[in-house]
Amino acid sequence: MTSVYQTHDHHHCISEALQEARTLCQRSGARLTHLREKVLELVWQSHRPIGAYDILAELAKQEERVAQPPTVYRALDFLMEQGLIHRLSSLNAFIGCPHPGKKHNGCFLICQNCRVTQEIEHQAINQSIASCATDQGFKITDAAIELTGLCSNCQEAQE
Amino acid sequence: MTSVYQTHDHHHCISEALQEARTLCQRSGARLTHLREKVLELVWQSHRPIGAYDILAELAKQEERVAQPPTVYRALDFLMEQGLIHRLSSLNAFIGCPHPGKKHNGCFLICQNCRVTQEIEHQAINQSIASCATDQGFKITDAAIELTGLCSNCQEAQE
DNA sequence: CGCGCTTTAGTTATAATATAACATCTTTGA
DNA sequence: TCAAAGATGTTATATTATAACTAAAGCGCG
Ligand SMILES: [Zn+2]
Ligand SMILES: [Zn+2]
Ligand SMILES: [Zn+2]
Ligand SMILES: [Zn+2]
Repeated sequence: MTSVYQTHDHHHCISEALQEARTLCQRSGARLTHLREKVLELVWQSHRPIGAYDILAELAKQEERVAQPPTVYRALDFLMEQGLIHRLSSLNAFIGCPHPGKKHNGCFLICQNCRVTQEIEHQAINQSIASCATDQGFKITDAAIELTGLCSNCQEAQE
Repeated sequence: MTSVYQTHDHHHCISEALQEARTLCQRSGARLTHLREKVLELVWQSHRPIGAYDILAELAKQEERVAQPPTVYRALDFLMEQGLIHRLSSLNAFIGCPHPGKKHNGCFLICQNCRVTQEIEHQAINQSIASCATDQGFKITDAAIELTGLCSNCQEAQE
């Protein structure tokens, strides 16, 4: 089995993500400013989660003005509010959402070797979690499901 | 519906957790030193996750010597290795494991109002996650499932 | 346009969480 | 009793995140 992201045109991922972000923001009246779009682009520079300070470092390379942490965190907060990116709390890092625009609880498969991270929508997981919450009389507002391990690629490589 | 932890003898929880820790460590040859046991006791002071620096502050109150961060983090690392506590990455905090001694992927229900956190073993969740991983050819080594929301108690209180 | 209001970004400082590196003490077992 | 391993102490610093205030940009309205 090979990874979904082993061979693909990643420029396509980026441009699609940016285009969809523009569309969604226009629709909702949110202002996708230059800075915010730039940060989104940097988050999408790979399928690996990226830390706020890594984004800051990239911004320093690519932009005129040298940004400070609050600038980056505010852009990230905006992008999270718009559902364009997710924060992975087990890594203190951020990753682009491949299907923004609809509410969802992603389940993340994080490879500890290559760090490539895949967001999955899995019905059975969502259902079992919902029923677990119901059993306990618990009302979920946010679900963080972060699975760390080895992706299929990296398993093969280790054989 | 009322919370599991609404009315109970919490001294019993603490002493049971400490006793079980002693037994498990003796069995495995791990050294549950005074410091480590003290930190475990502090983690168990409630059913709410506690941060490393809160533990540090408690230690400062209760012990002769004033400990430094590495001291606390090392004790926490030990307790995690022994499976006696879990770290909740969405809170940067730690909580005692109610059923240590056997490998398990806990699922945590974290109340955002009262902060009481319950660890659940849920077969359907474990199964759906295992099948999700299988589908993707992903080999899980660690699963963090942290569900934030309102416990039954706090829902009642808000009505 | 020109003025005020709101939103966004810049700036400075600091909080909160976590670890590196090395020194010292304690336990253990030969 | 002594050497090795393990645990803790100590100092410094890395990493992640936010508070608080200032300045600039965008927007609506007369
Ligand atoms: Zn791609
Ligand atoms: Zn998503
Ligand atoms: Zn209790
Ligand atoms: Zn547990």
